[in-house]
Amino acid sequence: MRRPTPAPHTGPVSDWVLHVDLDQFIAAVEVARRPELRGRPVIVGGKGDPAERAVVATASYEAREFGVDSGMPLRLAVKRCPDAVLLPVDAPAYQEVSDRVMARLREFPAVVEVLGWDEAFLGATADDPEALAAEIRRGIEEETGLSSSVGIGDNKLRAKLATGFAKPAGIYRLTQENWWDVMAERPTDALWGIGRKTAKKLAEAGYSTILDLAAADPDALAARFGPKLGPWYRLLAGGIGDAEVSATPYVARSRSRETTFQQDLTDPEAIARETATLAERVAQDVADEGRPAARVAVKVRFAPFLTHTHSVTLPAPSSDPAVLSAAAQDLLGRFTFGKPVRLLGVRAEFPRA
DNA sequence: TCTGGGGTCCTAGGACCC
DNA sequence: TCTGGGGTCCTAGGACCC
Repeated sequence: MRRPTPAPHTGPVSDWVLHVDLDQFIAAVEVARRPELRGRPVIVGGKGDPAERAVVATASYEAREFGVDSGMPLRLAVKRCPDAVLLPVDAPAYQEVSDRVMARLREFPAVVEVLGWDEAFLGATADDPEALAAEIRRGIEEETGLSSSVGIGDNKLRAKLATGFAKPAGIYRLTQENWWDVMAERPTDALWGIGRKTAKKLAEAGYSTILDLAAADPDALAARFGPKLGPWYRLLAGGIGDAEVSATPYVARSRSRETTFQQDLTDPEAIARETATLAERVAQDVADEGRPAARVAVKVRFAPFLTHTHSVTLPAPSSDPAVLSAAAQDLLGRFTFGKPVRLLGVRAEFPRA
């Protein structure tokens, strides 16, 4: 998934950016194929086993009433909502529905930039963007039976944030015109790109609200948060961002595979074996990309939750599974294995363009 | 936290070079 | 050694997003 970037726009810009987001997508797909679940709390996550190490992928609005939300450990979610229907993640099913949604979006007179399974930006020229948004919602409903929300903005940042106010099943417009009325007094983590940790640091530096941050001195922010991030935070607070929507196919910068084990590993041979399996899967992904990898990284998460990585630049970019696997085993040897291993991961990075 | 899996980008220090 | 200034690459870690 691409993050919002501070890069200024350089290409053609449409009148409007629309951000289309499916409501409780994964849960909604499950309900659509099992109508008897409609109206019930539904939680989708992991293999659907409440005892496993897994998190909630999506909870239906009925489940959210109980305080269940994405990213929450399954065990905790089930404790909060014992009557919920718990389902395993079925990625191919969601991909198939997503493909149909995106194909339907491309029938509109707009540039479509896919952001993930359940969201996309549309760049469009329209006299009445609300009418276009309503047509889009209708089109998705016709195609899939699913509910969606549409944010309308004068750039991607504002369109994306507008969707939050549109949900569920609505349309909302956020532009320069109403930015301060709507956003000024909100905490900084209401912005797309500022999370809990940065919001806390910003508050400690005296910037609690979006208006505080927008009025901050860019040099002071740069000194405290870094030469790029600091000034970017101030732009975010002003609602300023990229307005160019691009249909250019996504080119991956890396491919990775990782596994959290249901029981921590301690046996060095088992650790080596699991790493080899992950490396093989990554090598297959790299082969499928048709481009050689330039770097390999291995991630180890020790109990209770301590994550370390080691990485290496290959002597030359390679797609050879033997080379990638050997690099992974080599990197594994750099770790100190004092504690049980909870997770192993292998990543391959492609050369920077 | 009982804390998944797959990604992206930024930061900072050290190495190395001119 | 009392040891400049800059650019670039490599690496580990952090934060964020879906």
